[in-house]
Amino acid sequence: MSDGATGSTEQTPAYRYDAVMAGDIERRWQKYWAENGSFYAPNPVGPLADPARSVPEDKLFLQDMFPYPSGSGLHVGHPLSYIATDVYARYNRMNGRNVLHTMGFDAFGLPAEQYAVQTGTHPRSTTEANIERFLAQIRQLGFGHDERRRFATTDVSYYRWTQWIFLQIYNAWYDDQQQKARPIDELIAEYAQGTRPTPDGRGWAELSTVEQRKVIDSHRLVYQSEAPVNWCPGLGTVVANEEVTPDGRSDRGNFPVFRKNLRQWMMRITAYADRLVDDLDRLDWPDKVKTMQRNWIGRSVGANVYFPVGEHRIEVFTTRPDTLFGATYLVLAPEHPLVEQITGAVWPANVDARWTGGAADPAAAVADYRRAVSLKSELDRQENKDKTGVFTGAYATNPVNGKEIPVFIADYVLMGYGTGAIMAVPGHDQRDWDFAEEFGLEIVRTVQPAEGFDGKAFTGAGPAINSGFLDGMDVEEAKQAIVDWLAERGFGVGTTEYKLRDWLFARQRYWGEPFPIVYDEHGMPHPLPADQLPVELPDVPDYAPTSYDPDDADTEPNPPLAKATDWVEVELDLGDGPKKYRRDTNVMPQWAGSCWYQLRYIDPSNDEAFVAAQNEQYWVGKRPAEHGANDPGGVDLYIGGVEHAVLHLLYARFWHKVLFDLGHVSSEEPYRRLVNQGYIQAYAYTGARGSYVPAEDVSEQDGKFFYQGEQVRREYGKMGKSLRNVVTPDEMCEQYGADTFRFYEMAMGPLEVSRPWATKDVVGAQRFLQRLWRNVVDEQTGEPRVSDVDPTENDLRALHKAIAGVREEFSELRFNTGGAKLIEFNNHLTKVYAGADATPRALVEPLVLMLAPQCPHIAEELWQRLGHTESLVHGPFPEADERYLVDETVEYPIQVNGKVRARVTVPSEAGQDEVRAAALADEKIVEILAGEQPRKVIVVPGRLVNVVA
RNA sequence: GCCCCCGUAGCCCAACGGCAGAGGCAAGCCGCUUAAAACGGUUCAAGUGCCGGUUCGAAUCCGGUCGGGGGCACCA
Repeated sequence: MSDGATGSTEQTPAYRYDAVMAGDIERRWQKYWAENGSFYAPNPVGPLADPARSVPEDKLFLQDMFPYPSGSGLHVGHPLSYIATDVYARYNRMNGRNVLHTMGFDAFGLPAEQYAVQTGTHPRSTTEANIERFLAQIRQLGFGHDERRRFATTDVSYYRWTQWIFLQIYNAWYDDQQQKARPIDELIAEYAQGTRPTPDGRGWAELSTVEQRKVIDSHRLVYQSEAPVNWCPGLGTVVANEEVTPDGRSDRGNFPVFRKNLRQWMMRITAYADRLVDDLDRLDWPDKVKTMQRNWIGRSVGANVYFPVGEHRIEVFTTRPDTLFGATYLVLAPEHPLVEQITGAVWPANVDARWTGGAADPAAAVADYRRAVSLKSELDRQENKDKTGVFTGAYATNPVNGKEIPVFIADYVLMGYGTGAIMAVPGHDQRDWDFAEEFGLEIVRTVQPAEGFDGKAFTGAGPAINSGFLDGMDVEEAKQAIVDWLAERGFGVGTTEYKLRDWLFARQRYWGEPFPIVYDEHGMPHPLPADQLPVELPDVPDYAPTSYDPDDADTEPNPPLAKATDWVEVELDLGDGPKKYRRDTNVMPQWAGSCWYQLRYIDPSNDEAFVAAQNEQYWVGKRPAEHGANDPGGVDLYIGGVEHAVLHLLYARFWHKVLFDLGHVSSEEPYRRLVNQGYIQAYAYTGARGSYVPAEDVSEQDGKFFYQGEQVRREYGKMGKSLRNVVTPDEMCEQYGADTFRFYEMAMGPLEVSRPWATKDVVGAQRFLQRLWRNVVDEQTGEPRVSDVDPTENDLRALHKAIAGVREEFSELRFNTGGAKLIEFNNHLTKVYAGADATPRALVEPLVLMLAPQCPHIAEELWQRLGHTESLVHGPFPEADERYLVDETVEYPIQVNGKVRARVTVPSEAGQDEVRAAALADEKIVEILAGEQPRKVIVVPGRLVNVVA
């Protein structure tokens, strides 16, 4: 055994900083911090306020993405971002800011439930055990979390408020005029007063109670609809669009998903589509994430155009109304409701044989085609982009020029987007071009392609041609002109379409938040009043929804809660006396709990409100003075993986905006700044039969890899049990100590970048801490080896350069380069003072303080050994003295034509002319110039001189 | 197919358009040691994936290309 992985032996000094001593120090300081509440961040008001003093104005709220407490425990990749946030938190805390940092658990969800199904263990027991295990793992890493603010989404005291927020959303409607959500009572009042007409024009009072309810319910932000949803028999539940992968499987579990018409709870996120897109501009988020959200919402501006077909009218959506003159046919989605009505009885004379699908008449062709399409899987449709379709036998009239154009059905047009019908402009849309080529349809260009364009469909900009009154206009002009023209004549209207669909909110599972909804004898839903919350999850005999063959689409959801009949049947007084009701047996999706947890961190034990207004304003309120006039507020820094770019972050923004509209929060966005951390990946090795071998036992020789003498193949990817390449933080703490592990993880590279794990490199971090320790403490006696000797000028320069550098790097989250500057300064101390009796205290103390964010335990220990009685959790963090940052002389490299040929040293206050003169006087330069006058001399102050000969 | 990110010593990574190296690992050598480990010192090592452009000057900016990673994908 070696590598510093073992404890002291008889030869090693008694006070060497090794893994055993590190462990001892770490446990001691973790205990100290816990007992002293070192990381408690005071609130302005409420149970977590400090009555003795007011809160500092300067605050920082930072947050890690909600962990799911998995049963398999953490590997070294998981804590990467937790360490980064902790370093940043500690750095800011030492600078005197009030720092809120904690971590709770997103603990509802499938794994605990599936485990329960297999073993009969209650999901709550599994969840609690997993949380304990998770806490044990992260606590040994010494994070400065405010322990008072921890909670799990499964706590009744938490999900009570999740249900409360659900009711706020349920009891609200979106006012398109005001562009905001308003309480449903205000809508009822508008109807009752007659300021808003009822759908069928009758007076409000003429409607029955049930009719009134139906009108109101149709406006709510939470509503039930009978619509095609994603039914996943393998999970026994429906899932949201966002949870379906491109190949038509479930995000969780990878089971087939089928479109099926079911009555389900939806949330009207589409009402917020514009604000969700527009407000991205107000956020300090990675462009990548913003782009993903924009694409997901998929706003496109265009027009609906009406094409007469006999007595019918086909409405198409297009983003290119300017190309209307080039529309040479229409295409309907095969499922389009107008298809039956327009399909002709017989083929027109001389119909193109390619158009008929070989059928005797249009009805047969349509029926055959629809059958063929319904048999295609999502995957088939995606992999096979050959254009197929059939002619309906009908012709539509192009309103702009009166031309009769054929109407097709084809599966490249989707029922779920726009109007389910398109005008095909093959000249300017590649899909239409492909179809037109396949079926021999006319192609008309209406935009002059760019010079030298030799492609097929031209999608670029250019002047309109073949377009009557539009000719000569550019694309934007033409769009505007044609939309006006259509609108004046009633042939169309400008519109905006979105890819975003409403959020399917119900799951037929057990381990989730129950809905605070009951049904009366008419089957009408009633929201519970807030004072009847929480609705607690009942115990059930069986946690599983009725399970099905994953491939059997002809099945129906049957939630586990339906089996809890004592719970489902309930007598309540909802204002008109005690009556019998049935509870809703759905549960909320796992995303519900993570939609608002940032707000609960602020005020976790508040029983009166989900968060107190003053606390919300303090921690996440808008701060235009700091962040600009357009600041939407939100958590100051949110770090997590990019995998949540759409789902979680979109839902959380949606909820937050509803809460803002209803006046419950002052901030408009949950997360002001977002950073995505990279992943720690790992090598895995496969043997001859393709099975994985334990990565830790593989050795390298000449670029080849061997396991037990046999050559193995290396792959790079995730860390995971099945790949047999897991390294855990527990092992690292045991072999090196938490501080070494923390330092190494930060040193590996920039936070945002993924990189491979290399256990063999960890020792570098340990050696650094050992050297540092040795510069402060005598390894033989354990006594501090510092002196009150004044540092030299040279020492002070090194020190203050380090301070300035570390401050800059830490405030930009560059902990890799920040750590390197600490090493650099420590190397300086080692070089100068390792041979001496002691190191000047004036150099050692700032170093210990600067080490504290990354390696807090050893820093506290050294700080105490240096004679301090106060913990350094609250600083101070050293300040650089400008005096020592400027050198007295500067060495300038002298380039001739960009190549370094000589160097001169001049006083740092020398002006450009002096530097220039010194450069030209250098004998090597004189030699090179050989009497010629240089054409140009560039002096970059403080950098270099370039002589252009 | 479209979009985004990344290619720098054997490896992980630094470098406001200005001397390619801050830091760590590995390798070599020296010291300490009976010896080894540990420790300390020291050395070696790439011209920045490739081609072209802009510039006095390019790892950095621009265009193209190759390789790796990620996202979207018949969304009209």
